[in-house]
Amino acid sequence: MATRDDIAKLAGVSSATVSRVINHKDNVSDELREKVLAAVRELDYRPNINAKGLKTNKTYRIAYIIPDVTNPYYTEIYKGINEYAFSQGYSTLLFQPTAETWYETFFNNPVDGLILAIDLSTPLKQLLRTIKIPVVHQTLYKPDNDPKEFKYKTVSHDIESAVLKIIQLLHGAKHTKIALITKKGENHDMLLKSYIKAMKKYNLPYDAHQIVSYESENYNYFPGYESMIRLIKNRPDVTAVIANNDLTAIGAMSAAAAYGFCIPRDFSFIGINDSVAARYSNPSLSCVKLYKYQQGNISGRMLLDMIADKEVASVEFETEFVLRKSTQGITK
Amino acid sequence: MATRDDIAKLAGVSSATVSRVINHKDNVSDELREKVLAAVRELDYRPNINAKGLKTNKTYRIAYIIPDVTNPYYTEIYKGINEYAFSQGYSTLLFQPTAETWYETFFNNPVDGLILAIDLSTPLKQLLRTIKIPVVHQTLYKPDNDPKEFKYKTVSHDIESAVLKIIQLLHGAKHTKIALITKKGENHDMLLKSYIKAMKKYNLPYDAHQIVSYESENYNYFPGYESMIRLIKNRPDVTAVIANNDLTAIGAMSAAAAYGFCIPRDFSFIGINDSVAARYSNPSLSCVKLYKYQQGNISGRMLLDMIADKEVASVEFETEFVLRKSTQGITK
DNA sequence: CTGAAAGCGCTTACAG
DNA sequence: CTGAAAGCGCTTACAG
Repeated sequence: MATRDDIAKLAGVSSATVSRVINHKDNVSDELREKVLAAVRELDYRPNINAKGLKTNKTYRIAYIIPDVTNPYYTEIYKGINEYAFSQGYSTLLFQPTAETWYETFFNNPVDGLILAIDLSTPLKQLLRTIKIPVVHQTLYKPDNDPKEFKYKTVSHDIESAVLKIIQLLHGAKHTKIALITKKGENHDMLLKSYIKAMKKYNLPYDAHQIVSYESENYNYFPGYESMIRLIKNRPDVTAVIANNDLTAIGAMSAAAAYGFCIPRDFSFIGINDSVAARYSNPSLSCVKLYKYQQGNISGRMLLDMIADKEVASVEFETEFVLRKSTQGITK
Repeated sequence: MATRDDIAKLAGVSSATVSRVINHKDNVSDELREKVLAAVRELDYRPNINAKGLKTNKTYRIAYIIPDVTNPYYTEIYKGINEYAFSQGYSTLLFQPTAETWYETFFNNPVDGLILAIDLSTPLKQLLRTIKIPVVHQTLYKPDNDPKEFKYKTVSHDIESAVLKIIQLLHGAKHTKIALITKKGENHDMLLKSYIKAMKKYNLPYDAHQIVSYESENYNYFPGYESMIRLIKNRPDVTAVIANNDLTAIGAMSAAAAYGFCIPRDFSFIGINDSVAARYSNPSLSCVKLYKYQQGNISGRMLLDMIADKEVASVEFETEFVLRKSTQGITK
């Protein structure tokens, strides 16, 4: 591979000038710039990113930290992040760290900033306090208080309004026994709160069996399947099920079908996310649409602005209800 | 962040000795080794990967090039790659390049080797001829001839035997009109060939309408949905459908259901891959199981061995048929 | 607008 | 077994 010195020699300039041209500094005469660019083309020169990073103390990489690479929810967001980051000369690494590999991964792959789709755990906070790189946090909900020790902004969806809308629609369609399937954890306790708030608002009764909380590493079909079985055992009289995730809802539908129930006659299902899978499930799944690509794109933009020390504000997306075939009585 | 010099000073040794300890060279006395390790612990020292890469001309990164990050097929393989690579101090980048971004992505993110899940196109070959980094190619099929200009090995699945098995099973279950949905392209022409070979072997008739080839950037639900509609229009008498991919099969089932058909009474479906989605579709999907995690893990091992100049041989995996509810008459 | 020079944090022959 | 020193390919104040 050609180095910067080869270019300098071929173009008959100093290597400093080559650097200036490569990095689009404006203080270079047109004549020299042309010579340099010609040499770059001729030798198909590409800067050595290790050398550049060593000097500038930047990595030109950001990381997207997710709980499950095989869940398309995150990889759709990743597309949005990567597209923006790429346009700015940044690469986006995708990590699914476990508790044990987290530190190792992080230090083997230094990055200039982090986009998190996982909870901000205590050890993680500790780490970030030391490292001090900016963080964009993708949550379902706007958290109450932001950490102050490092740059931190959030990108969330307005799930509270979404849940209110769902329960309003179900209520309007004469559903009164509405269940919730959700994952345990900080982020999802908020979903539970929104559910309770909305149920109360419409004077709908709910008890502990109506709320199925699962513990799982990821948000996939299986916990939905298992949760639905629990629900069928405990509360077969329920008529509508809200799931914290599309795949979880599809898993739940799969359990209902396996137990001989007919959807949506016996149970209506509503998912949160609107992934491609929702369109092709049988029956197709009604859901709250989250703007994944957009969320990713804006997260990338925010993080790169934070890295560049620009002022950045947290963002909350509105959601939309998408009516398909898994719900009985809702006509929208 | 602490540098190597800080460690050397604290441990009272030269920086060369620190390097030797960090890189597990054996020619260091236990006494100095202990001192260095203590200093490393005390300062929470992490080597600067840019400096290391600059010196060794390595990046300690490999890339996995896939056509669609949102397809869990590839991300399951990715897990297998990443786990092995990580254990060896390597990171795995995930790229979904388009024709326009391919070069840019590649040069902004130099890597020590490539695992390809895309066709080996002419411009890509050109690039690899210049760069000369080793390549592990994940194909459905063992290709006839390997490129010679760079290190190249393949990891494939024995799809020919798999298709033969499927058609034998369908034939045994009295299916005679068997259709194939597949993507256009080098890799998939081989699937077509296997289909034809097997159909001939069992003396089963087939015509052009029975073979639906779609053109698409990815392997997802949608092309399956559309292909099935074409099939229903042209050959409603078909009783079994083989799809080149699970999600494509689920998309096809979704179309059949939308047109009022009952599965598997009217159509039997068989997918290739056995992703998680296959277990939770309605009905659950019978399919050929591909060993994704294992394929990834071995690909990673092969690539790292090739990078280390060890001898490496191409690998072909056997497949397995998984019986679920989408097929009529097969009892296995 | 341009160049000579120092230095980023490592590794590795070389000498002892 | 250990250290001094050169050098990987860049960037960037500094001087002119």
